[in-house]
Order: sequence, then C-alpha cells, then structure tokens
Amino acid sequence: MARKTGSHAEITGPRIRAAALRLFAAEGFAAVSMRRIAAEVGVQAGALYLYTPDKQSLLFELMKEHLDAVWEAWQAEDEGGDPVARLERFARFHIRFHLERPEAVFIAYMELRNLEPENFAVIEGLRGRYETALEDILKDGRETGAFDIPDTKLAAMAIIAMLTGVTTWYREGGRLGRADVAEIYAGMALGAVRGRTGA
Amino acid sequence: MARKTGSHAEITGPRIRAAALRLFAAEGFAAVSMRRIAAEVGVQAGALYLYTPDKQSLLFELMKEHLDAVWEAWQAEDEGGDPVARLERFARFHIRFHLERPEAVFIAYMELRNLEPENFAVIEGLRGRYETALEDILKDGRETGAFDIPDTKLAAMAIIAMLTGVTTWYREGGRLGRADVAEIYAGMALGAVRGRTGA
DNA sequence: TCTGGTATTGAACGTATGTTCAGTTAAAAT
DNA sequence: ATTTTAACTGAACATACGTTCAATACCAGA
Repeated sequence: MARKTGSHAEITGPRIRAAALRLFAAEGFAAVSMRRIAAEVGVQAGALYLYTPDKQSLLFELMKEHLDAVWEAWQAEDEGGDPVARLERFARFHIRFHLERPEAVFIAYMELRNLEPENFAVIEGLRGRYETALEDILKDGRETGAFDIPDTKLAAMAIIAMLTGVTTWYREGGRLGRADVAEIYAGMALGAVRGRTGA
Repeated sequence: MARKTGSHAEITGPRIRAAALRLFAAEGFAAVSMRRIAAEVGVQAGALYLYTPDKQSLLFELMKEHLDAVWEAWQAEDEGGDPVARLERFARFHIRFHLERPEAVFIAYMELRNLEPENFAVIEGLRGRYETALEDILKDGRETGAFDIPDTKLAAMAIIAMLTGVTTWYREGGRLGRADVAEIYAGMALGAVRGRTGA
C-alpha cells in the first residue's frame, strides 16, 4: 500500500541500512549485533525485523546496492571509443566513485565470506560484470596495439586491485586531494598496460 | 624448561596456530570459535589456553609471524643497486611470497579491525616498515630519473595493492603458473612507474 | 611399582547472540 | 469519537560464546 511522503516507515528503513553500513564497515559483519544496529537507530532490536527478514539480508542488500550503483554509474559514464582514453576515464571514475563510498567498498570486498552461498553467487556475478567491463577495454586496446599485456584477465584484476586499494590509505584533508589522487592513479594504470613505445 | 624433541607440547602449539590460520582465513576471526579451533586440533577448548593466553593473542601472533617473515625474506633477497632491477626483484618477490602464503596474507590484510589498539599499533608498524622499503626504492628511482612518479608514498601503496591482489583470484593449477604471474605483475609494476621515455 | 608433574578433560560461569511474538502505543481514516 | 492499521516494545527462547578450574589421565624417571 502506497503511503504519504515522510512517513516513519519510509525513513526508518534507510536509517537502518545506513547504520548497518557504518557499523559493518568499522567493525565487521560478524562483530556487530542486531542490538547495536538498533541502538544506533534509536529503536529496539525487534523493530529491525519490520524492515529486513534477517541480518544476512541486510548485508546482502548493502552489497548488492553498492555493486548495482557502481555498474550503473559506469554505464552512464562510459563513452566507448579510444581504449587509452577509455581506460583513463575508467580509472578516474573508479577512484572518484570509490573515494565517495569507502564504507560500501570495504564491505563489498571484505564481507564476502559472510554471505550465504546463494547470495555469494549473486554478488560474485555483479563483481564479475564490472571486472569484465574493464577487461573489455583492455582487450580492445590490445587489438589496436595501444596496450601491451599478455593476459587481459590478469591485467584487469591487477588494475582493479591497485585502484580499489586507494580506500585503505586515503584520508580526507590529507596531503593530496581527490582530483590529484585520481590523476596519479590514472597515469599509473595507463603506464601498467601501455607498450614501451606509447600509443 | 627445555623438553625432549617431539614432545606433545612442542607439537600441539604449532598445530593450534595452523588450525587457527586456516579457519580465520576461511571464515574470519569473529566467526570462528575457540571450540572450533580446538575440534580441528582434536582437543577440548580449555586445552587451547595452555598455549595461548586468549583468542586475541592467537590472531596477533599469526599476523606478527607473517609480517616478520615477509620482512626477513625481503631483507635476505634485496641486493640494492639499480632501482629498476630492484623494483622488478621486489615485485617478483612479493608475488612469489604471497602466493605461497595466501591464508596469512588474507588474515594480515582483513583482520586488522579485530586487533586491540596496542596490537593494532604493532602490526601497523610492521606493515609500514615493509611499505617504506618499497617506497625507498621508488624514491631512489625518482632521483636517478628512472621513475616518473609525482608521489612516492601513493605509488608504493598502489603497487603493493596491485601485487597483493593476486591472492584474490589466483588458483593453483589454473591457466597461468606462478612464474608467469610473477613475470607479468613485475612488468606491470615497472610500467606503472616508469617514465614514458624508458630508463 | 610408585611418584611427580605435565597435558587434558568436562563442566560450569556469566554474558551475548539472532530471532519471535503477544501486547502496547500512536496516529491516521472514517 | 470510534475504528483500523502500522510501528514499536520488551521479554522470552534456544543457543553459542570466551574463559576458568577442579578433577583426571597419562607418562617419564626413580
């Protein structure tokens, strides 16, 4: 049944997910109890079950939301074309997007083991889809001769690991701004796959 | 008190650490109970406390052992000299070492949040020491003009993340052997920091 | 065979967990 | 003012946790 804007129910659901996101990222899925999440929202533990069937679903939905968001954002950003420009665009996009959502990134990469098998399969599929998008760029660039890489799958995994790693050390207000970081990482990603002779 | 070789006590301690390593890596520190570790060793939970003061120390010691081992192995391998050759050596070493100990790597990078503050500080120090070793190579290469990198700290973090990421996808008996993988990663790491004009 | 001491058990302690649900509150609908 | 409905509480359930410790099993040395 549709309800009026601003009803309590429409506010509490997101607040629960936000609290879970923060706590899971900071302390880990297994270390955070439903009672702690409830306390963060200002509610009793039982009330959470009006918004999620169980703790597992809470984790799964946070991951799925994040991976869907990454995918959709890249689909909107990708313009195709020259592989070199496209890879640079991908790297900048990935850095920017991940720096904006460090908590979701953390969870999506660290809590995979806490997913039940069926949920794990879904999340792995979403991850694979994104990784394949990068690999397709690399394949394209190898065909045009812009990239010199023996194995596109390995190169895709290496680049994603390098870029995603930014969330482990970057802190707001530090020596480098986000734009600087994106710039430098894009250069390193390109350098890692470019042939010695340039494009 | 020194005891004879092969006594039960000298065997059980390592067996507990081995079981903890395997279980922590597979399911996470918080998700593994002392009773499960004990069962894996074939002993009751109470017996574990003859070999470790508590669960936290078990985690801390596994991490410390690993990071000490990485450090010592690299100290033995490093020959100094030309930054390009030295970085290539570092990359090959890092890949090889990490592929041989995927479980310890996993724990050392994923269970940091489950360390108590004092233990965390120690582990972070050991990690920093290793990262600084890489950064020193990069600084050296920037001075000689071999590397073109705006920020050596960032570049060190990026390279380590890229290399360490190998453990997330590499599986024994797959398409590529360890030597192939080390070779390719070393090439990518060098490419990421080399200037456009070569050495 | 007896003795000394180490290795281990098994039960217990207090606390925390995820989840359920009968009952209460509060607000919207009539 | 009365009914309906959704939101939430608070207590309870069964189970599991890390850790301790008196009691026991085991084995080397005498």
